[in-house]
Amino acid sequence: MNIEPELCRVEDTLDVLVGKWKPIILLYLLKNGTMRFNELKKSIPDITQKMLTKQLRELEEEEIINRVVYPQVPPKVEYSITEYGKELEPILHAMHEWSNRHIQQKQKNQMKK
Amino acid sequence: MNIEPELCRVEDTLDVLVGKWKPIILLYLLKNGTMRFNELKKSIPDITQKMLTKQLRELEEEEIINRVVYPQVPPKVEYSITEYGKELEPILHAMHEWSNRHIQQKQKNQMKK
DNA sequence: CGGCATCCCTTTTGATACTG
DNA sequence: CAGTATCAAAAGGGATGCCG
Repeated sequence: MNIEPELCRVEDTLDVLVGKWKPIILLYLLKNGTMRFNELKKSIPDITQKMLTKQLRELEEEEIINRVVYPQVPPKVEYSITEYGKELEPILHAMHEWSNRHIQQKQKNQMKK
Repeated sequence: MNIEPELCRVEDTLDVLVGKWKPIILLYLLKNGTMRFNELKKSIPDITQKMLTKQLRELEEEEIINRVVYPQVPPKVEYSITEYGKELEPILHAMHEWSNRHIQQKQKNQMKK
């Protein structure tokens, strides 16, 4: 079965996943369940605070993740994946596997040259 | 089973798929088989010539599509998906379906408000 | 601790004109 | 027909400082 290109929603999913850091954020949350802001920050050393905040807000907006603020000092904010966001997991998996094949394929073709 | 976030290759697949026009180009080629440059251009009215050229070059570089030039006047260039690129189809499908659920989910949540 | 605001630079994309 | 080339606009992303 084909997707009619005119009716394609692939781009909408890409919009959700794209943002340079979103997949890795989601993978961490899928793996660890609930994580605090700084846990994520430490897990992804190269991300800036600004970017982490921004990506989390966008994921929250799309209802892929939950954001829970504990009104205390010092502040505590926990992030977790929504039930609905978990449905992205097979897609992330498929992309991961495809990419592993992709790497091998490219290496083969390198050797031909 | 989890993907270890540190070893994640999802981003590499996204690199291949992302480019604002790549999914729709791939869907057209999956649907129609072989297409000429101008066929693609007409099918995707909003894309500029420059962008179409660029995206096609990038897909070719990743060996997702074939580019065949017929040395004649006027020129004729045909594009098609490689066997290997076809393996992306299930992923495109899964994203399409997820996105349809995504839309419905958001509409539900709109009504609550 | 978990942000937001500001400034600045780089990359991406678009419009337009030209060519083998 | 299938592109390049050039210029301009917009988006993306990093560094730093301040705040409740």
